[in-house]
Amino acid sequence: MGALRELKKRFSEALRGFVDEPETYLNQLRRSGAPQFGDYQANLAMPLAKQLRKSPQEVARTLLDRVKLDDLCQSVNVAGPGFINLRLHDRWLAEELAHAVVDPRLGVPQVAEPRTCVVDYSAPNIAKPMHVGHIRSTVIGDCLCRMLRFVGHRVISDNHIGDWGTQFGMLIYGWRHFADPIAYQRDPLAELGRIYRHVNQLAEQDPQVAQKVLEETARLHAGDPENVALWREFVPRCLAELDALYRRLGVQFDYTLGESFYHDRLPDLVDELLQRGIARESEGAICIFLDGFEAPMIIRKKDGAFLYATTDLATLVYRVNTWHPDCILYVVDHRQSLHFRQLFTAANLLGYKALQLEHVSFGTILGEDGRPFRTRAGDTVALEDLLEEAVRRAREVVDANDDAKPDGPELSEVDRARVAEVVGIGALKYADLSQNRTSDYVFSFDKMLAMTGNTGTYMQYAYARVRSIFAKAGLNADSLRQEGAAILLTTPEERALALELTRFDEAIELALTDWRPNQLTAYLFDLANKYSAFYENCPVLKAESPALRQSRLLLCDLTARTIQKGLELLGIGVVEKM
RNA sequence: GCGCCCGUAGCUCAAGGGAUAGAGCAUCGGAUUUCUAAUCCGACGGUUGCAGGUUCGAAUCCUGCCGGGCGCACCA
Repeated sequence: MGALRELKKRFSEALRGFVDEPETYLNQLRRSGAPQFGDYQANLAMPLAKQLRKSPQEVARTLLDRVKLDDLCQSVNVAGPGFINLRLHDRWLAEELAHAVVDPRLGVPQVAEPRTCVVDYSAPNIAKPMHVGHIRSTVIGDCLCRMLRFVGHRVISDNHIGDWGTQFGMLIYGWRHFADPIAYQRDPLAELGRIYRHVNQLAEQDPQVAQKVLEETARLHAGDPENVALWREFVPRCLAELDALYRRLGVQFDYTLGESFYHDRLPDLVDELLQRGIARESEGAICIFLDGFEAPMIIRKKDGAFLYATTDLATLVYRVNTWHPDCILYVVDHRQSLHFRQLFTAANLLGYKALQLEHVSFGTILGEDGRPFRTRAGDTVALEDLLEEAVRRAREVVDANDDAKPDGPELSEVDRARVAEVVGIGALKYADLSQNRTSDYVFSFDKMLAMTGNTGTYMQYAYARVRSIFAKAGLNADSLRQEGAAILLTTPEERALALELTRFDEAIELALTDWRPNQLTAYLFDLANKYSAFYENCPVLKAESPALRQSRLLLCDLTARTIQKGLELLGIGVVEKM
């Protein structure tokens, strides 16, 4: 069940009838700041001292009289201004791990009350190739879905693609003026991409072209048969390319309901908002005026066209009516925070007060120069090129490593390519997920694929190294688990590893409280480091006794499974050999 | 002008109001005939932008400055 969970339960019982609102103090239970203090610490005596008008030490001692810890903790003491330091029983740790050994969930419980969460992420404009700017939303959103599902929530992932905006006006305008039919036949997407870039550039320089593009867009929205036919021709091409990319990234969506899906609903929505008095006309536009905001949210332009905000409102209404979610997460970059604050305030006006709406925002990916990451020519970096480069560099790493093996190379050409794919894509994802979501970060291939430090490559290596023990000894992990051998914690390194293994649950919970995947990567890195110390100091196959060998093999197996599951929750694969 | 975010070791970044602010890289010094050295151990490195305040306790919360990023009525 996890020590922290158990401690919270015990302290919660002890606090009941002792203080008001005991639950508010439970987050004062946490992992120890420094190992010499113990495994966990309770910091609640200090804040409680105020409420009870007693000294923190006195409160701590009274509390310890009320809480039952003897079966769980080996030592308990009060230190400093009133910290309660707790050290777990080795026996308790060993029992905890014995459960995890036979548990496919590795001891991570399911939530008692599953919620329904809609996760809105990735959401590219499909008329142009996906670029580096899409990676964060895609990877973070996917990871949040995986974690939420794993702990037992009902998750609906929805890719709100941009398939109805000005970008299609550009394609249609460009198609009429600059299309190269032969090139289109040979490679539709390359040609569409060329057209898009060309028109985009023209429109920036020439207002008349920009105007024409808007007119084509308006005709499409008005249902002009030719424009609609072109749109129907282009969209499947664009989606096919997207799908290929998502497949490679290992990202799947339950729904892909783009802007076009909501188009028909917009007029009625605006009418309804007008009727309910939520929206009103101002300077020819239909607006929702929101308390605390200078500018209103415009939902219909004076020319009659609808906007991003209109579609987002319609999307929100649809999601509520269709899936009845408890919460909707929008994994979108931080520049749109104003838009989402407006959207959420408007949702409140619509009456969705119990619905939890979260803008899971994230920072910009920067180049080494501190400016948004671009190619040398100044263009945005295409996501596909980024993946290619990551895999190419991973291949170099894999080749060098395999060539350097003491007994000669072990991997075939096919193996090497497969490993490079998993390692390269994994490194890219890990590099993103290990950053604090809210800050900008500097992108670097070299750091990303580094063999040391908190990187995906290191984690995958750590996994492969554990698995190689089983391969070397010709052991089957499944049958090992069935044998039910005892876990023995005979050295500090074994104990430190064991403690870390029981914390998987905590790491996931922490990552989900503020939607921060880097809490999970930090945990996995800690785990890998604890394993390394164990690996250095504790012979496994040549352990002093058969019982110790069995125990250490179980620790290895749990480590491998935890890394594998942790990486899986990050959307990253593993390989048995690298 | 207004609003949001950010400022932590030479560099890239962590750190749920809690004890002595931690990692990796870089630099320097050690460990090995590998259960995969893509490793491990150690050293060096900090006035957490500045100044006040709240608190038993502040990198974290509040106020004001300085510096940077991003938004702000008809793009998405």
